[in-house]
Amino acid sequence: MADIAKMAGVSASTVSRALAGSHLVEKTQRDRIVKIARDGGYVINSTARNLRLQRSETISVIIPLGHASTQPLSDPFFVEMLGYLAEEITRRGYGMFVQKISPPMDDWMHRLIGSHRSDGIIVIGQSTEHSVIEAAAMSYRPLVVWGGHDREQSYCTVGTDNVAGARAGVQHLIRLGRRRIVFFGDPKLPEIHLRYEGYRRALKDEAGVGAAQIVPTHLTADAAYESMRAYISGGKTFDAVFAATDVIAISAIRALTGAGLNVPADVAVVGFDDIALAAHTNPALTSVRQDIRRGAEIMVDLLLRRIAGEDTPSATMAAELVVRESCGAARH
Amino acid sequence: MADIAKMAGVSASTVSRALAGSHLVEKTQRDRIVKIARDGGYVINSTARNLRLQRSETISVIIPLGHASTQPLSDPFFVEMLGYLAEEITRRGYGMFVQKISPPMDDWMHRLIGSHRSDGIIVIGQSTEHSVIEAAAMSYRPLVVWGGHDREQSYCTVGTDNVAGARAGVQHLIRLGRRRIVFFGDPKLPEIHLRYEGYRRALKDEAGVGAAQIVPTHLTADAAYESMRAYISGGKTFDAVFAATDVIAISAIRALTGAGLNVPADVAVVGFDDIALAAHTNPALTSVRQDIRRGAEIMVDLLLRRIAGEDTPSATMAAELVVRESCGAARH
DNA sequence: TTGAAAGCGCTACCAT
DNA sequence: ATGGTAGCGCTTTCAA
Repeated sequence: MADIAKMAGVSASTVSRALAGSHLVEKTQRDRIVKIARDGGYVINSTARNLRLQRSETISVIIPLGHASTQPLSDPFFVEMLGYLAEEITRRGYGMFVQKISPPMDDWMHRLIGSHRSDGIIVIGQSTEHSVIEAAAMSYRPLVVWGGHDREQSYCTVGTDNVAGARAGVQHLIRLGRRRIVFFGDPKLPEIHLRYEGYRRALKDEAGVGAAQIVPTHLTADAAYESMRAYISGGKTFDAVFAATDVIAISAIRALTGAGLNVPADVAVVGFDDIALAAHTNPALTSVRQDIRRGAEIMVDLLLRRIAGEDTPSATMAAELVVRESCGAARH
Repeated sequence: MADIAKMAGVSASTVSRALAGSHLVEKTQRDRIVKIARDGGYVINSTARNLRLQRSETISVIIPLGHASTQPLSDPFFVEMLGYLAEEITRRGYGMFVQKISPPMDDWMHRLIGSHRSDGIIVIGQSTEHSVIEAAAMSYRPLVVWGGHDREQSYCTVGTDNVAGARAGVQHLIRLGRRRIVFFGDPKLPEIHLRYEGYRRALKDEAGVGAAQIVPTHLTADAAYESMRAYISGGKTFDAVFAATDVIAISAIRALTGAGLNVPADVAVVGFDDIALAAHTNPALTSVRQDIRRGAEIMVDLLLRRIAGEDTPSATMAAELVVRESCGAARH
């Protein structure tokens, strides 16, 4: 900047003002300086600028993997979310700083905040970190979390109505004539827990449906595949699966097909998330849709408002059941 | 830091040294200061540190989407790569700064470099930006690009041997008895161009195989699906598809199945990438595997060496054909 | 309308 | 082994 000042025959102060478009600098003068800077290939040093301004124009996106630490960002859901966040954060003029957290390690939030690397934090999924997040939120305002909402928690979440979504999915199976519906998923994670709750309610709503059956399984494709294989070998009778995520659903279908069962004729399957690939599997997957793009937009919007000092409430989006082939047609 | 200095009764210089683990500070003294800092919840301000040190401990990961600007990071390949990069960059103690670039816009590289936000740049896929990258690489060293390699280009690339990989995939189809093999993909992108080249060579190697047929299609699932539908409607006869990416392959299978054709009985399909979902589709997809995790590791390693001043050559990894169900068994 | 000067929080030089 | 001081590149008072 000192160079540009010299070239333009003015002080650094004036260059700074001109580049910032300040009206304190006369228009012709301003344009002249901007042109010199551009021609000289000058780009403002954001580190220095940020130090002076006490901000970073960067948003941290944190992915806690307490539930699957060895598996690197495997879930297409996370990764789709990451893509939409990159999109929206860039659009709003910020940079995105991505970091994966593999607990146990309880000071990650404190270190991240203290480092001043970012102006705000988005956490994708509570994983096993609910209490760490809760503690941080007491004193750190610019924080938005994707995940399940619960009245106990005081931090700002954005997410889908998991209970209603799961309930709608299971109700659909029941209406199609399915009676023994198994839930696949790990209820230790807050969101999955809520989906399980929706599943239970749907079963309770209807008479003549078998009792709730849960198969706890991790969220990775391999783990879900093995869970389903083991379940089939167990010899239990069932005619439908409600999977806590699409990754689980897709793996379950593969295991079912591999065992000689037909989907949906023998076993109907419904997933959750409606990831991009759900429409492209064979049979195409019926799934409870979460609007990830919208979720990303809302999170970024809320976070920027929090950065600006506003105190925003949590947001819950409606879930929508997308019916495809994997749940079959009605039968009686 | 001034606070910590006061609390410890030493100067800021000494605190700085103690926190850096300098042996200029006596061990007991050092430990004492570190403890005070930790107890006081002190975290070093990375912006100030970086300004002083003239570095950022951050790596920029750029995703140019010149070929599909409206589609936000749709390709599972990109997104898997992003995950592995996040993993590896974090492991090496750096932060990852992600930015999506939607050309046309030819100064993105210059602005990114000039802003000093990162110590080095990884570009995932050349997209349509080959010349921009080439130009930047002349003066900016810490730059590594995922993509196709070509003797014309002087920048450092990491990628798979696309020609050999595609060739192996097509040879496999031919050996299984397929004779009319269609290539689906957009050869404008450097990597896809090389895969097409491998396809052509495989056809040339063997007698009695139909001429090369290419259907240019974008890399998105929807575009590929439509391309295949249109191709089927065109009434051409063919018994195999070599898809430039798994996304194209999976969409093609869906379109084929939807048109009443059996995969692999009527049409065999081979993809490229071996994304996580390839093993989980139905039928499971035969694909030319790129070791994305390894690629991410190599890119980060090369980039860090370049940041350290070393001049590293490009790296090409071997491709491996992973045979599953979608290509069928031998027939004569 | 412009410039001089201070200072963001840190590290490293040069003293002692 | 430790402290004082300068300075990284910028923005913003304050004074003119």
